[in-house]
Amino acid sequence: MTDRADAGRDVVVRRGGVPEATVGRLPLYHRVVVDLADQGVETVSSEALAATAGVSPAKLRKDLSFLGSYGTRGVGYEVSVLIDQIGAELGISSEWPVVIVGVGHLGHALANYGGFASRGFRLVALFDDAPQLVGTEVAGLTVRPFADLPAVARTDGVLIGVVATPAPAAQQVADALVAAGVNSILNFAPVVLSVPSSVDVRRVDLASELQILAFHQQRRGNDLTQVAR
Amino acid sequence: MTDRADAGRDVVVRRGGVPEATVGRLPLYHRVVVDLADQGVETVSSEALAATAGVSPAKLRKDLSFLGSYGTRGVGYEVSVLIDQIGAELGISSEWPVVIVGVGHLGHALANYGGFASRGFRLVALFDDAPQLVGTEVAGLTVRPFADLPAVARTDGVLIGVVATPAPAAQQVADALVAAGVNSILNFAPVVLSVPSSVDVRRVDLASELQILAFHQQRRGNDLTQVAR
DNA sequence: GCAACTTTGTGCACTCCTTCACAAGCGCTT
DNA sequence: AAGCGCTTGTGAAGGAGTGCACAAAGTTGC
Ligand SMILES: NC(=O)c1ccc[n+]([C@@H]2O[C@H](COP(=O)([O-])OP(=O)(O)OC[C@H]3O[C@@H](n4cnc5c(N)ncnc54)[C@H](O)[C@@H]3O)[C@@H](O)[C@H]2O)c1
Ligand SMILES: NC(=O)c1ccc[n+]([C@@H]2O[C@H](COP(=O)([O-])OP(=O)(O)OC[C@H]3O[C@@H](n4cnc5c(N)ncnc54)[C@H](O)[C@@H]3O)[C@@H](O)[C@H]2O)c1
Repeated sequence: MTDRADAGRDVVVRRGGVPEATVGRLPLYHRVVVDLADQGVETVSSEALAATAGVSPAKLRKDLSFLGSYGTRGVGYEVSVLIDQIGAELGISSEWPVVIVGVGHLGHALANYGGFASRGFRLVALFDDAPQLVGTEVAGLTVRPFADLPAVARTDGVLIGVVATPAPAAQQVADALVAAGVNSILNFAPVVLSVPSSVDVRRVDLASELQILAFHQQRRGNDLTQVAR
Repeated sequence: MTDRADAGRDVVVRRGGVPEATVGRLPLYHRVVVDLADQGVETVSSEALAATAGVSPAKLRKDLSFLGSYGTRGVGYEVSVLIDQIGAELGISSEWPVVIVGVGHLGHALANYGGFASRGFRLVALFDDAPQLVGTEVAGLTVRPFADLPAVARTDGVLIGVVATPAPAAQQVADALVAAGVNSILNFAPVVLSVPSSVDVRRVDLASELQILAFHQQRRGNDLTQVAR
């Protein structure tokens, strides 16, 4: 009767609008299906896939449904299709040029990590300020002075940068990255970077991760009564 | 095949219970207030503290209220009190013994990272299987064969372990850690570890972080074309 | 000692995420 | 060709987390 009153203002159809929580799991799903493909698996059910990825089947199905996923009822998902769909959503089809600033212990490890190349990223330059490092070769790349950043960023169209410098230098490095056109930053320094709202920063704080583990560990220890099921 | 990873049904007991989202921010708050103390700041308002930590003032106040933290209305929070309260909640008062398994690129970086010691963690041993690594000294510790794990874990009461081995070895390393009494694991290998429900695993996946950045980057790029609403 | 001012602590509403449950759809078998 | 068993896709319910607004509570100034 009153169907006119609240009629469709409810647009906001999320065309390409994948929930943030889902986005956070897509890389995991992608890796799992790639592994399955390597093992020769061609089809997989949401239940099996969810178990491998460590999530619930319902969550997995809902996540995939946001991609407009094409599973087959009664059968499951075709692994190759999932790889393509998730890969396209994550932009793995293209190759993102990436730079690392700070080639210390962590920067070395990152530069030598092979896992990036296989997931759609190409390391185009390493930057450091230490004179004894500049000019040396790390992971097949010559370490360049940080002042070269703008030129490299422009030439290669770098949009993603990794900050692996000590905390005191991180902010000014971030400023320079932003000035050079980088608007996605992965920050390993334990500081909160202040950047324009158009720039996306993700922080990886290893000490925090350990502290969260310690918190749960402590609570478990204090809780003398074990949580019996 | 037959073992089903039974998802944790344990209901989060709210007795002294801090919400998980809050727990995830406590390490950040702790670092910020320690920095403030180093700068000689003695009191701080929720607004200033929130700005420094990059969260909203309301969220910060609610988070702190879960610790039963006592701020002073009209004034703010006493920095030294916050350090103690958050530190106690996170278990920083005690010193958690930690071991690292896998002393490759990443393991080296972690072992040399000074940030752990200052946050309540003590690195007690490094393990690796490579004969050329065992016996060498890294970050002031001698790398030991992985077989020594049970003895060390028992002697030092190790409850937290870090997995920094290649993916194929991670599961068996995790199994050994669990067998040795470790029930908190920080996993850097890009695999989902299967462990008993009593064991807490946190995964740090650097490639995933980059992919999430790439996703947003890509969507931003695509949005330039349309969405003129 | 009182009033004005400042900032906390929190109830409430809202949004986002997860879980549940089941109808719809597909292939296989008979 | 039709039924049967299996699995997806998704509304709806439930729960967790966030933002808002304001009363309560303390401090400062006069
Ligand atoms: N090593 C780890 O496992 C680890 C763990 C967690 C966090 N972190 C953080 O990651 C960051 C790097 O850690 P690390 O162990 O590699 O430190 P590091 O000291 O070994 O390396 C830092 C590098 O950054 C370079 N650098 C300094 N200022 C610079 C500037 N303005 N421009 C360019 N380069 C500059 C230095 O020359 C050095 O090579 C630190 O902020 C640290 O807190 C490291
Ligand atoms: N390097 C990075 O920046 C980076 C980034 C993201 C993820 N990762 C992941 O972290 C892990 C380690 O990376 P890495 O670059 O240090 O690799 P790496 O090959 O340099 O080091 C791995 C080390 O583990 C040791 N090891 C192998 N099997 C073992 C076993 N069964 N017991 C004990 N030790 C064993 C090896 O001897 C080697 O020293 C990998 O899973 C990698 O995918 C690394």
